[in-house]
Amino acid sequence: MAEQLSDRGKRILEAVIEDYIATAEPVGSRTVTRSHALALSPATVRNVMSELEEMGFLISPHTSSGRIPTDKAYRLYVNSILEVKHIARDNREEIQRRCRLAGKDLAQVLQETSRLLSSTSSYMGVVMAPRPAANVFRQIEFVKLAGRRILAIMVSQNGTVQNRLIQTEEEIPPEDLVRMANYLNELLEGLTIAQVRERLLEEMQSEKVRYDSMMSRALCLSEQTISTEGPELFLEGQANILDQPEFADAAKMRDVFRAFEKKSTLLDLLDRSMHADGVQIFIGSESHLLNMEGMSLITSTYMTGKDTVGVLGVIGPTRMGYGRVIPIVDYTAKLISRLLEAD
Amino acid sequence: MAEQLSDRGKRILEAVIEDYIATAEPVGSRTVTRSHALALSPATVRNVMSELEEMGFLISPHTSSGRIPTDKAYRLYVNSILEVKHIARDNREEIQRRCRLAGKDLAQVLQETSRLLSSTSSYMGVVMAPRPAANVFRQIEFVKLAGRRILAIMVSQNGTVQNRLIQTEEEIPPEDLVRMANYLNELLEGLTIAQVRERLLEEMQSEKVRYDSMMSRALCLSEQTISTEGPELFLEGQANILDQPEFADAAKMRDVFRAFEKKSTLLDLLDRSMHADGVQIFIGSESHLLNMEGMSLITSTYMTGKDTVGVLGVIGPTRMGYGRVIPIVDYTAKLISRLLEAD
DNA sequence: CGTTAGCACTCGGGTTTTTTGAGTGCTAAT
DNA sequence: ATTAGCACTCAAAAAACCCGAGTGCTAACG
Repeated sequence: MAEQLSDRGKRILEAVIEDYIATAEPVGSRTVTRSHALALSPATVRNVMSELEEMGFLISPHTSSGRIPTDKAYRLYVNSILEVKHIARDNREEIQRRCRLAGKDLAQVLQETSRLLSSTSSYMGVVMAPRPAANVFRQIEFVKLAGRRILAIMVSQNGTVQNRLIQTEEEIPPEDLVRMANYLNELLEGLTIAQVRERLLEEMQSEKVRYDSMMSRALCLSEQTISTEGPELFLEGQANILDQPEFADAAKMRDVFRAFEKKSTLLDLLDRSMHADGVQIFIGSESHLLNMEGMSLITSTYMTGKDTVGVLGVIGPTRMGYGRVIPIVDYTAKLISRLLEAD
Repeated sequence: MAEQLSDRGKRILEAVIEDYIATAEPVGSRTVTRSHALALSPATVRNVMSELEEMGFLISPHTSSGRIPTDKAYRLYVNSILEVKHIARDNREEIQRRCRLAGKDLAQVLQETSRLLSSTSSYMGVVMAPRPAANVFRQIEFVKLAGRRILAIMVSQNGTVQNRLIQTEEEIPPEDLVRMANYLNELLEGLTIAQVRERLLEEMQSEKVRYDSMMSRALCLSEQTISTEGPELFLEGQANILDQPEFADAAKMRDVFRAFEKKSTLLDLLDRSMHADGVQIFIGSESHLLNMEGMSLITSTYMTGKDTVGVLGVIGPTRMGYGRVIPIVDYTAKLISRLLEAD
């Protein structure tokens, strides 16, 4: 019962998994013997598969049909059976080619990266942008537009730009805007956005500001500028998973799309995977954060310079070509890191 | 044969359309007599419906079943039968509520608007952002980041911000960046982006610049900043249409998603509808631009001040609650216009 | 003992057949 | 002009049926 997994068991499990990945059909003993050149008869394979089922690696959808791998099987597979291939040459080339045409702003780059992940993997690409709160303040600027509207622009060290349209009560002369910006730039230099927020609050309390209407107005404006929102998420290629046979059923399709519509749960998951460097793999409902039965997530962190700032990855069916996708995610993360690296 | 559509015919057609909109099922003569209090027997209705079929307003999927409206019928319906209701109170309230929490940047506002359209209509929301080329240049700015990277930020009159990360060959001292920005701001003041591009080219040819390396570098940088891309498109709530029974079939679903994946055709269509003010309605394959069999598009233009700058709308099945959706689109467009209005 | 051939059995999925009922067109009566 | 009546149609749902891949088990075999 609590038997150890034999070497032969492993090989057969591998065969089942790979067949299932390829066909999305429950795989039977005969198929295994045919496709993978094991010198074994179907009967023997049946016995082994039966054991594997007892151990919880396989289940059969119903009595008389082949078996399909469980999440536990996939876990074992990616951990100790699968050897990760080197990235396929044409994948590598495409990634390089598409990364080259950068020169856009950060958001565009990340979105493009997400598309890239999606199209090279043929699943869904996902990129979590650097979380604003960790950015380091670089500069703030106010641009006067028509009427009483001004545009506040805040730039971070890493090139992120946040901007806000602000409708002011009364008109503010341009000189004042400049002075306000100078004041704030000095005040906030080198702080992270999180710290900026604190500092603003402190400053608003302080005596000397209390009675300087311009300063207090400046603080007020800048506070409005700072985003309180979580990091952005770029999710591309949703249509790709429509081709997966497991979602052929319309109801399942709907569920999947609904699930990804509110991105918060996914964000949680990605956020969590930021704390461990390198490639990580979430299989099926292991991470019961998302109701991802039948879905897996492969992520890798990316960085600017030395700091891990974000996560990117691929979401696909549990039945996914891990050997092919893992290197893609890995490589893309490294390339993005290189791209963002200050040199 | 080329009979005129009688008044009674109209009423019955209306009944059929409205029933079909409500149920998505072919509607038969009996249903019509029951749901809409016409003092007519099924047999009479049958006769009329038969005429309507001859005139091309109805077709029956097969001999022995109810009839469904053709695109021609919908066209007639929206043109001369339907009286557009006033916007539903709760819709209006939701729209107002959600527009209030603005203060984001333009892109965010528009995206939120698209979501809003989607959720109030329960179809898909679409918003085409102002086309960059028509914007009026306001200000350019260079922010030096770590290393040789600089961030170029261009602001338009209407509050649009474009920014680019630029990797320079050699380090540029901050003073130079400021001078470059000043030079450009003077040079480009008040021009549209399209004009800006021309001006930049002219200027690059001009004698006095040719030998001033700083100026030419400035021109070079600013050229990189200007987006050559078309206007952005915000398409939200795709999952909504999954609930529509006509897309219950997985293959159709896929087609729809595929169709919307490349947004260019949709952009064309929206662009076209920008040239006519007010609410416009595209039914089914009338606009054979998009392969929108079974889909309709309701748009309205929105403006900043006096200039029409963009289009927003709702995409749904042809079988859509026009009476309900048209006011939503209309009202939203007006509200956005008000929001963007310089006052 | 591990492996394999043989065999009875299961059961989901595809195919065909049947049934059902909403809906039609036509005709005759009002 | 309208309507009741009626025979007819036909898609969709239900039922009946078949098929075969796959299983578990047992017994034979090296």
